[in-house]
Amino acid sequence: MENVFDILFAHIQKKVSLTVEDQQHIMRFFKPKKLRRRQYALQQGEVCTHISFVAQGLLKSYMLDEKGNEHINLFAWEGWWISDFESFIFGSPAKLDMDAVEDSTLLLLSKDNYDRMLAEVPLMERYFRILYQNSLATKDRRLISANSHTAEEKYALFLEVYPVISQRLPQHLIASYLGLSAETISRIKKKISAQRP
Amino acid sequence: MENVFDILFAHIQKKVSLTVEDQQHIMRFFKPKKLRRRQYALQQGEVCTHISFVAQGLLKSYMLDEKGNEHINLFAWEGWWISDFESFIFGSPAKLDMDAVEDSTLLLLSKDNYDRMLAEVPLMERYFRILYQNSLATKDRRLISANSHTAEEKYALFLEVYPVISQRLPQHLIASYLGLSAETISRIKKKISAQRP
DNA sequence: CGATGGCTTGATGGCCTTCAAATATGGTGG
DNA sequence: CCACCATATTTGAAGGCCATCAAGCCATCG
Repeated sequence: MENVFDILFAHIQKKVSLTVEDQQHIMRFFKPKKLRRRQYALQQGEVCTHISFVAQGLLKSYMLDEKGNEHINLFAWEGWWISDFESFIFGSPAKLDMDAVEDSTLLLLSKDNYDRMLAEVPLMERYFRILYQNSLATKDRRLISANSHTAEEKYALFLEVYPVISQRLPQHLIASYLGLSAETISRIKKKISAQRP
Repeated sequence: MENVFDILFAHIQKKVSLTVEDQQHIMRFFKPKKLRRRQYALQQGEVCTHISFVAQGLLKSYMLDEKGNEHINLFAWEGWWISDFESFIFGSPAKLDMDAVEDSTLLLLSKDNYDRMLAEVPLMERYFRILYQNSLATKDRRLISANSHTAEEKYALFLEVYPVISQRLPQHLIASYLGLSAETISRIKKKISAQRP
């Protein structure tokens, strides 16, 4: 089995160059954790005490509305981070639930360790600045898509942007992510496959 | 007239504590610019060469679809930053347009100066990390709202979250921001005012 | 196997868009 | 400062997209 930290550093090195000393320093702030499929990583109402790097597997974060419908906020797979930011930063009760779509391995970073790491390793401050900066650009695009595209356009765009991950997700989760009903995705698929026999 | 930099530093100080030396250092990276109402700050296809701090006034960034409809991505008023991130970071052609809703005063920060400032003033790296982090939490909420709320809920939420700014915006811009037609907002307003005579 | 969860298909209806036209508002130039 | 004209808002009518409800099928897995 590959060392989970190899996966972490491989992703960090894409944005900043860490020395071996930095890496050894940083490792101490993380705590590995395994999650089985369907297991919660966070439940609404709890405080989100850490952000999680996904070394392996796939998780989702979502909001339950008053009718019990799931509205997916984010999928996180290898190389992505996941948390309820608002709760993590401000210590407020989480509005989101998070759970594992597949068996997963996480690296947990507590708020204390996050703050300490950023203070002690300036390159990590930079890493997160760049990470967040890029995430903002992504979310901008998603927001515009949510507000301006039809169901069919949204689904096609999702498949185009996330061709690999879409294969690991059941359709009803993609539907929830796009703000559509599972039935609508089913009908769109049928329509598309009819167009190209 | 108040110094535009006073406004900038007042906002930065909410997140990090700058020394007077830092402030004098930082000032040199910015260039003030005034925009009249309706004037473009950026046009689609150009490269977004700088991010802008809004010292005074109000701007919007938006995307034009193939039918010429405006889909507003962001409003930026005193204390906010505005740019086409993707274009700014990667030097790609901007997908967004930006223009002034009111006469405005900006502080421009070019890509070179941005990079240099972040390298030379670690506290600014921290400032932007925190700024982006908070923006992500905001966008998360907006995305969930876009995908799960009715038109009426979205409008009510907007008024609740941005009571002051909503007064400075024509309704059709709020509609565009929420992914709704101007007519829908008009009808919602009528309905609400009928409920409380 | 039985049961559970996911996918499909049909029928119905509601929310919101679109189109159109009338009215109100407000910025701008004379 | 006023008159004008472009722009914003309102209102009505028609229709389409997509959700909801319901039922049946299919695959997986304990």
